[in-house]
Amino acid sequence: MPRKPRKGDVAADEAVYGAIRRAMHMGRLSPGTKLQEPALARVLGVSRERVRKALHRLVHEGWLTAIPNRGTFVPSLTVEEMREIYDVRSMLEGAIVRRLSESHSAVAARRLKAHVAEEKAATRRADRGRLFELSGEFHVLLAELCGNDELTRLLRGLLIRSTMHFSIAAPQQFTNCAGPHDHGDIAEAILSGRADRAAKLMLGHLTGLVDLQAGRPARNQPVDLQVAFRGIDGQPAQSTGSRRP
Amino acid sequence: MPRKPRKGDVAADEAVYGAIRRAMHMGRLSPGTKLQEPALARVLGVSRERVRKALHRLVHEGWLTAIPNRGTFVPSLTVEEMREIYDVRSMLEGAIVRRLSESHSAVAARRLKAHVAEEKAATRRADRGRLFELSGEFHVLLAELCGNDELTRLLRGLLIRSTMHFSIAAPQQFTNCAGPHDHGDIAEAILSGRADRAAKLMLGHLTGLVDLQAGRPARNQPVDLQVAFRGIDGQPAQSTGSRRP
DNA sequence: ACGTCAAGAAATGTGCACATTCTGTTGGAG
DNA sequence: CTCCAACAGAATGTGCACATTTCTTGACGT
Repeated sequence: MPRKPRKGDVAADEAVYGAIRRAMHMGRLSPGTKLQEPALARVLGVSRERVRKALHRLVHEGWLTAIPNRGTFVPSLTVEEMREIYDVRSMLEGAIVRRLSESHSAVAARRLKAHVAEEKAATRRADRGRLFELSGEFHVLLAELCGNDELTRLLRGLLIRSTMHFSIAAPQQFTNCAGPHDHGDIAEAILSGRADRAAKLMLGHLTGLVDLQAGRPARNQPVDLQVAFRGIDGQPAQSTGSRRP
Repeated sequence: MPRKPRKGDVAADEAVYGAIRRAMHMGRLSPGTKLQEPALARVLGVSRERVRKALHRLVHEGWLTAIPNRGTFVPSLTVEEMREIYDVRSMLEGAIVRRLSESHSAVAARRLKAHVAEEKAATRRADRGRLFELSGEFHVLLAELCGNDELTRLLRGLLIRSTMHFSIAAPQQFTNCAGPHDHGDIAEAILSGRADRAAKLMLGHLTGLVDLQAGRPARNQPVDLQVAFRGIDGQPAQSTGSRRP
């Protein structure tokens, strides 16, 4: 028996939420898959109400779509929706790199350099998993360096949805961003204070990502939940910000 | 034959959700107010589980803050958080007006002109309630004219949080935006294709709104839920006489 | 043979009762 | 008189059982 849900365990909610999120992130769930509550509860070893709550949360966050009295399904993202997400990202991240180019602290410069160095190291090691994470965190890092929590939270949500399309459409390909060269060039432009160049590079970077995925249609194939969640267990995911009044 | 209204109506969820949201929008709920589930259920005339679901949704959307085993509370927005929200809006809306200035359809131009005209009409009629709505919708309209649903949805969320601060801090003052002149000027700049001027006007407009609210601290005063939700109901309230022990 | 309808089964939605936790109060000791 | 601690009351969190709806399977009629 792996583990029994104990009293007042708030981590259990996060575990279920994270398990589903991770399964989607790993491309185990094809678009159109119906996530049945009893089956999930049996596979994950928790009560149905807990699965229910996690499903509702995921639906509200946009990861899943719910049809009343029918169930919750893995959405099939269209290319158009993906283009819109990247379009919004272009607006935000264009403004972000401009602002950072115009003014940034010494700490910000150091963190940016460190991140690029880490990406290069991961590239040399051919550690695609780590590179996948770092590539996404690069964009979040830029938002963080602006010192705006709201901005960071918003961009993280957009990034998640971007990677969701990656995961659903092309789970095998682990290249989150086109290449670390882009990130290095963008960072260099920021650090040297060339705002226009940084913004232009960022826009090109994002449009490149769109083109990379554009011709990659998602295929709908039935999925067995038993195997989809094999090896995915209760590792608690990152907790979303719950602020005190 | 039209299906008769069953009790398992999904509209009930929306009613509870909308009632709380409306109460906040009308400034009935002071920051720090605890929203007790049994009290809300009794006032709104629904079951506690329904209130619970609505509260969870509102917490996740950022309207309320929840503390485990303690309850859900109306957040007290700091000036800093408000600045951050308006900062993100500046990034997005600056890009929006630039894009619209560079290219927009004839239909877009017509809708924009019609909206400005309607705002002016509301100003002449001194219809502050209608003007409050129109002022917010102006910013959403600009996002819609870009033809990006994701952008519209995101900006609408930011706008809601902006007006939430307005409602909480200064419920009496019904001036959502500084004045219709700003909107008219921005629209004119967009329609004449002057991107830099439009962006500059929008940035000034938003910073003006921040300064308007900056010196307006929110006051924490206890609130009776019974009177806070008076007249706010999803379904028409039944006679106040019948009540169970 | 095909379309239609009906009955059974399974899944979703909802209310209820109970366990756990927190808060406000009261009593007693220092 | 003040502070600490135990207790009572209420509120939150959770599992369970039932009602409602939908999907599936099978049979019947045209």
